[in-house]
Amino acid sequence: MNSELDTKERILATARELFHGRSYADVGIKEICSLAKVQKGSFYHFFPSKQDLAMAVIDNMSDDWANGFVAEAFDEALAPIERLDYMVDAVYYWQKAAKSIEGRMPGCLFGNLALEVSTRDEVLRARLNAVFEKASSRFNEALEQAIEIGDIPPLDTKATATAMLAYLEGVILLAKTRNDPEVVRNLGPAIKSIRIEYKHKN
Amino acid sequence: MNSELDTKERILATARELFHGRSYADVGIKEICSLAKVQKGSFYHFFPSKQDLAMAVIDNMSDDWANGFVAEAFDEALAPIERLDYMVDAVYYWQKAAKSIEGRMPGCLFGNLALEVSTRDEVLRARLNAVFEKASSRFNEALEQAIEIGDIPPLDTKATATAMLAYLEGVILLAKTRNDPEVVRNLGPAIKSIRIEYKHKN
DNA sequence: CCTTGACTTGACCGATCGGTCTAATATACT
DNA sequence: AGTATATTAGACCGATCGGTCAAGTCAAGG
Repeated sequence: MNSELDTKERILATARELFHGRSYADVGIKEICSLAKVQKGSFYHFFPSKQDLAMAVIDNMSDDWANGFVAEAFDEALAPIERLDYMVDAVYYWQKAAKSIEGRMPGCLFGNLALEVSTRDEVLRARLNAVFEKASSRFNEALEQAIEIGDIPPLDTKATATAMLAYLEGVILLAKTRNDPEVVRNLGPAIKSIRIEYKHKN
Repeated sequence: MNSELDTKERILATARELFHGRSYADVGIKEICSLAKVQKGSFYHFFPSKQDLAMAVIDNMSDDWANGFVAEAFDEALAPIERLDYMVDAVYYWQKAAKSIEGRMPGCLFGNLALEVSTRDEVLRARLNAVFEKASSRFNEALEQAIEIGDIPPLDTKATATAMLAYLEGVILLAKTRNDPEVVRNLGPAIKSIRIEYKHKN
């Protein structure tokens, strides 16, 4: 009864962990199954293909993310600008914790997957793009509010929000490549310095 | 005689193209060989392993890059700040051209590889990290000069340089995920707004 | 002319890939 | 109880993976 959920969710959790810690291509169905203690047949009962699994993993992580520390970071109780710092902090502590467990900085699951699969798999690419757009909109809200209360001068909130997300992803990329979460802490706060003005003409 | 160079270089060029356009894991030796019109045995005569090939591809691309438009962008003849815009422009036109040929935005080979392999392959990770550090130092020089001539107020050039590189990589990541080079053009110029001040205390 | 060593050829290797299939089993409804 | 359905088990599939290897081709040097 709930064994269905158990099995499916065990597959999902295992796949998420492995995809995040290594990569999509590098993790096989077999490995996922054996770690999740599930047989191949059961796997393909719940997920028609590896691509479907990836999709589910993206959605699952995206939900957890949105309801987890992103919800905390972008809590309306916090001053808009503080939310940016909170977000950076959250990324830092998360990556640091992950590294201390696994030995390596896993980076951002979405960023990792995006660069790995988006030239090959339109469906996954579109999904990942949607995740980024959703994330960007959180930054956008914060920026709009910051302007409203006069914390920062007006600017192109949409573009700046996307730029901030890009910066965060870039910082994580570099940190992962250096395998050093401190990069996030050192560079992260500069996210607040990014500004894109409204275009006058055009 | 020069057939050796021919063969090796043909392998290198083909591998570079395929790795860039797709991914490391997704491209097999067999495919590289058949596109490069080389036999498996010849391949392994020149490259002991796929990892060695990846290494060579990274070095090769890094050289071309450093001597190509990066050299142009960071030309001392240009005003330091203009170099940043030049760099962004170069990335934009490159990605746009690549997309119009292949249909998809390949992104940055180094960024792609970094996220794909750096949790799995220490050697490649270190090499990619070195490439990033070299790139970062070009930004650093430009910033130092910009400060020297009074174009911008003093700041932590090392940190800011790394942050700018991170931003550029992040912008490319997002653009690739959206499969739209225009993202580079829209967000890219904001690289100039990034600032990291010197730490007063520790 | 003969040897040497770089280079090429392509068959071959075991392992693993994503995915299929049939049969068994557990569960739920009538 | 009987039947339908959901789930599991695990053998099996062809294809492909990175890599090996023995046999040869070929040009340069003695």
